[in-house]
Amino acid sequence: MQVVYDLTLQKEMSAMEKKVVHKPEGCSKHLLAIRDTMELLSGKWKIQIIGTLLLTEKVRFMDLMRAVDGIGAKMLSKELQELEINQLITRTVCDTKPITVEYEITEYGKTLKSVIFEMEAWGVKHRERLFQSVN
Amino acid sequence: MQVVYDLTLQKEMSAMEKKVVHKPEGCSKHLLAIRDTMELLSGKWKIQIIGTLLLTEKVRFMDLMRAVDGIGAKMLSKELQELEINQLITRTVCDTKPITVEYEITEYGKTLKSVIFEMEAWGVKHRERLFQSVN
DNA sequence: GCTATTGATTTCCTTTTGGAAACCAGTTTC
DNA sequence: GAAACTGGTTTCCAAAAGGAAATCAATAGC
Repeated sequence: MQVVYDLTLQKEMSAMEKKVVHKPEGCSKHLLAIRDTMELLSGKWKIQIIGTLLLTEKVRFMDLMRAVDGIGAKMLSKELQELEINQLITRTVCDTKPITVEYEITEYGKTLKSVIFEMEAWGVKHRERLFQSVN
Repeated sequence: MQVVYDLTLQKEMSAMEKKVVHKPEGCSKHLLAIRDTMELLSGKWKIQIIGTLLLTEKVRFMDLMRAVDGIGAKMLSKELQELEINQLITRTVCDTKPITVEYEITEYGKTLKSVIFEMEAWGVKHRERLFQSVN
């Protein structure tokens, strides 16, 4: 039971601890990298799209719509553009009538596997844990 | 150069490929686990809070406010509640005057390190890659 | 008595995200 | 010519996320 009566002292202690709580400069660089990855994968659809593309070689727009349950054309189109900008997928217009467009994951895109796998492994354990603590 | 003129045929081909594009039942379980992890870490602040807590043993509310740059009381309070519910942190009210509250990461919370590390490693490489492709 | 500290909660507002439906262009089938 | 398929874009709207400021309760300092 530790009691602090002196506000001035407490203020100083807090100030001292701030050096420990810290926010070193290198930290923001790490945070930036993490933020990059999070932003790339965040949103309702990106991981599902990447997942589908990881499991299938080439997928057309309409087939992606059918595979990714519930997504609309607007979202799919927007998300695919973002993934392409980030060089995770390629977009190829095929000379068919009517035209078809094939989306394919890049070798680089496949490097996301490790991140997604880590998230999946943790998620599985987390689910188990929460179920246990309820029962 | 592959040209498809027959819409009926194309429809059937697309239907056949759907089996390949697939969405097997086991898939949704994986997606669920990934989604759990994503939701836990998503939002503007959670990773920063966890990061701070990973680097410092016990941190008080106000010190967290100062450490996590730009966060407001409402957000901090809300995020901490969520992290506590998920057993990633503990909350201890100290018998000081005025009262102070200490937040601490749990052993379980530390298991998130591997996920966050994977995301950071990928983010760093991604940043390098995008810079290269610009220059 | 006024102000400051602690750790919040509440209210009100803006921004971001996401979705449904309409539309478009080119082409083919009927 | 009407309808359907391709891959989109645009518009309009609802829901979610996030932020600034006010408030609160308890206590201490001046």
